[in-house]
Amino acid sequence: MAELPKRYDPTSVEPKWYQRWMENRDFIADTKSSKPAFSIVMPPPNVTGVLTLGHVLGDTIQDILCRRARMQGFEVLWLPGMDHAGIGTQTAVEKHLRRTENKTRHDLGREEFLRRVLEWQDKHGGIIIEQLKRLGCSCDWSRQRYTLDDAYAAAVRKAFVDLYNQRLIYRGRRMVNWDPVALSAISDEEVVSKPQIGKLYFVRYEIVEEPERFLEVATTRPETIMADTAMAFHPGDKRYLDLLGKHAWRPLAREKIPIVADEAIDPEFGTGILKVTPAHDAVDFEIGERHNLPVIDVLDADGRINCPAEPQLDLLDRFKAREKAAELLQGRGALAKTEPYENNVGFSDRSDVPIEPRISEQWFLRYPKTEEALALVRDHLIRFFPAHWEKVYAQWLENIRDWCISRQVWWGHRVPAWYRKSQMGNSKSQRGADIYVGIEPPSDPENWIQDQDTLDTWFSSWLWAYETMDDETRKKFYPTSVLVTGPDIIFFWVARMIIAALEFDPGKTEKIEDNIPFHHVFFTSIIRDKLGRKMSKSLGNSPDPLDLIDKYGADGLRFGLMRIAPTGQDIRFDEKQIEEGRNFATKLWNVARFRQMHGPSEPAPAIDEHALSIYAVQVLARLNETIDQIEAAYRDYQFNAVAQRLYEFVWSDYCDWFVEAAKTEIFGTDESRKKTALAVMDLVLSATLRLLHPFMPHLTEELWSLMTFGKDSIQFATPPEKLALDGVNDIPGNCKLAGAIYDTVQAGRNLRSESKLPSNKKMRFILRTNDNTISAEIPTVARLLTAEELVVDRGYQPSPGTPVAITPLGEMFLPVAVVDRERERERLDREIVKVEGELRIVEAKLKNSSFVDRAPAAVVEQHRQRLSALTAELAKLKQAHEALT
RNA sequence: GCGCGGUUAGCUCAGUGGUAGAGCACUACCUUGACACGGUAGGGGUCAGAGGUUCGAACCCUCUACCGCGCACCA
Repeated sequence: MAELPKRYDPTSVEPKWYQRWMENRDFIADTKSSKPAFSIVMPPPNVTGVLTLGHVLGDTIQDILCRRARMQGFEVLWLPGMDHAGIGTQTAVEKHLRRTENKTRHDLGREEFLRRVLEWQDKHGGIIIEQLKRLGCSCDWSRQRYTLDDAYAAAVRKAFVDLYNQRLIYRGRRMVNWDPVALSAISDEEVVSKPQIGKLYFVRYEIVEEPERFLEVATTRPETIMADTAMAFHPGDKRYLDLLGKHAWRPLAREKIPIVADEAIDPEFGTGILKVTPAHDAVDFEIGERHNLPVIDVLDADGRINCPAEPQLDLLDRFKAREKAAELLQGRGALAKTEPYENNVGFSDRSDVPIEPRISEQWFLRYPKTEEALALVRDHLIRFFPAHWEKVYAQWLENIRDWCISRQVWWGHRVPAWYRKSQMGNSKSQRGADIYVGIEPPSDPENWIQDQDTLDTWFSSWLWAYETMDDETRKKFYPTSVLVTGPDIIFFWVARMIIAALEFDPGKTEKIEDNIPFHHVFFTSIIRDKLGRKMSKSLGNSPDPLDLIDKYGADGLRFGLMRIAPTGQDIRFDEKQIEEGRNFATKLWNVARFRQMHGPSEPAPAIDEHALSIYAVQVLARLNETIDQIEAAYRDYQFNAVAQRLYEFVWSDYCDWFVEAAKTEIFGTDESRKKTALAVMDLVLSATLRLLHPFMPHLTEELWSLMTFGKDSIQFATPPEKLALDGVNDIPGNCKLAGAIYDTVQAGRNLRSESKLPSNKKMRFILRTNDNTISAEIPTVARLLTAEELVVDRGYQPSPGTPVAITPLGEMFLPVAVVDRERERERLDREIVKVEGELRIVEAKLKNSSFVDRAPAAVVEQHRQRLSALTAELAKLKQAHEALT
């Protein structure tokens, strides 16, 4: 048998296995299968996106869940796909167009522009799919979907038409969040507020009826003064009561405007006077409606001033206009003062510019089934992990507002509404003969013009949980088992998917539990950099996962990331942690390599339980515990705990202790003992590989194959079960002895190290003990100590100054090191102080009658045992100390 | 303003009432028949602060401080 190389080489192994899995169609879900179903729909990445660490995290988690389910005997569907990402993709193409041809989309026209987007998509699209394959994702690629697939697009239109017919979707002229860069309306959820340092301008408005009397108004937006159509104060504000019904002179685009009283004004803020600008502020718009104020719009769609009445401001950008307006006011004596001011400004999530409240004609959805959606999560028909997101979800639903679903972009699902040509421009009449809303275009298209707008991308992705499945697939795999996604899209996507499922009833029966989109939602962490900042392209702090895969292997990346991904908290990413993942892969590789050097493995190792060494019993007991702990961690989606436990088990329990101890037998002459030791190695290795497979699919598959643990792929091997170990009498006794030996070994090693002796020098140790049960273990203890010899001598009398350690098995001496009495005395002093300290604490506790009476008996007993052990240890230490003087 | 997280070793983080833990980093020794991407040993913590509950608190309760996030307000 060829010896394995010293290091695992993921670059050749990983692609090899992925290709084989694909050839074997291992990831393809069978709707005819009699196995129970397990399904996940992948949150679709943007079609032209590339893999980020966020994807690596989410998709690794999904892969882990799917691979584990496959091993557990489920028929697994992991359904992948991509999102057309309306505004996002369009913006990218527009940017490219401006850079390369210095053109806007309007220069090209809708048809040509869309052709360019498709070109762009052909060139840059789907890269992420190949990258997911490098990560090892076990998706059913035969079912890959795209939000612009014909069938999917038809489903989106159908959803629109259904909701329209129920009058849940309506068209209206309303105040929306306007993105002046994307030139589109956006939803409330796409607005993020950021604190901005600006100025508060105090502007004087002269009272028309009382010349020389002025009203002072505090505003952050002097550039919208031309759109003021009233002044307002709180009806209870006595300072201004006498002005009610009078008028003020608007200082820019000079005009008389009425003074009104409205409850919406906070008398505490500024001067207690508000300038009412219905066209450019949501609150002002409402005030305007209450007082029948005219609406004057002085801003163009791109954020420039449109006000010929003030030529110096006309056509200026809104921010330049702000300064200019202040100048003009100053010149007209209308600016009382300015103060520095910090306030929150709504920014477009997409363009990162301040949004403009703007009145425009848009399509809106009045959310259906919000009560039901709330109840579903509250009553745990859908469970969130971590559960605290339930509150965030509830808060949103309780304050839900209509969703602006139309976008003034070209790339996306076009609104399936047509207007009769003769009626164009008459937007007041929404229903009836002049508008047609349907899944297919009207039968006489020449007489109609389709709505220019497209739908919010999320209006298509909210159907993702089931419109990605054909009927047969849906019958077997819907509702999905779990959704894995980031908490940042809990409103955008998770909540809306729940609402869509409730509204459209995609399930096989009417029952609500057959219609929910998923049973569980696991919210992943958000990955930040070492300094706690969000990963972003502009900061350049986002490592390319492909580079990490090249450097550390996909398995190293996966394992390293999973081990540090806590539930419910952000992750601080550090490449060191990925390096640890890679190192762990090497460790596992090498222990397998060691095993392989001693002959072929047993696929199904038969062990004679009566012949097991205490070390074997101990490691098998630890394996049992590990299986339990992992099971519990999976139940709560604690992937980091699973990874950490496996790491400790492999590295510490198995490699550092069991394998090292078993070398006595492996290198020994007793063939039967050797065979047993190797069989235990195989047993544990085989179990470990299966436990690790979901995290490190390639490496475990490679080792599974090299070690010939199974004829078939490890993917479908059953998970290891706990061993009963019925043939072992006194399992705890075995474990205890093994533990005592390990403690003794550590004490002996410490003695050597404290005595400043090189760690590789073969030493002679002497153990003074009355215990006869360990005589068989002497060679192993000696090996673990790197001792030349370990002598058991019950009557040993050390020469003064011989270093001694008190161990669970007796006193360990290191005679060679009799060098310096003074130093040994100091060392013993330190030990004595330590033991005395602990002894005092335990003693005090046991003297406390409250403790003895009220603490559980087992705890008290534990303390008693500890007390006697400490007392004995202290006596021996003192004895050794006296011998020195 | 309302709500949700967090504060434990230099760093990243585990730790649901019974002697404070891991990895990295650090120090010392070691290429000893799997592994230097390794082995062995070691140093390093008033568990943010204050009060309370309890025989006993990192852990449960209350308050405070600081950090992060969401929602609302934002003239």
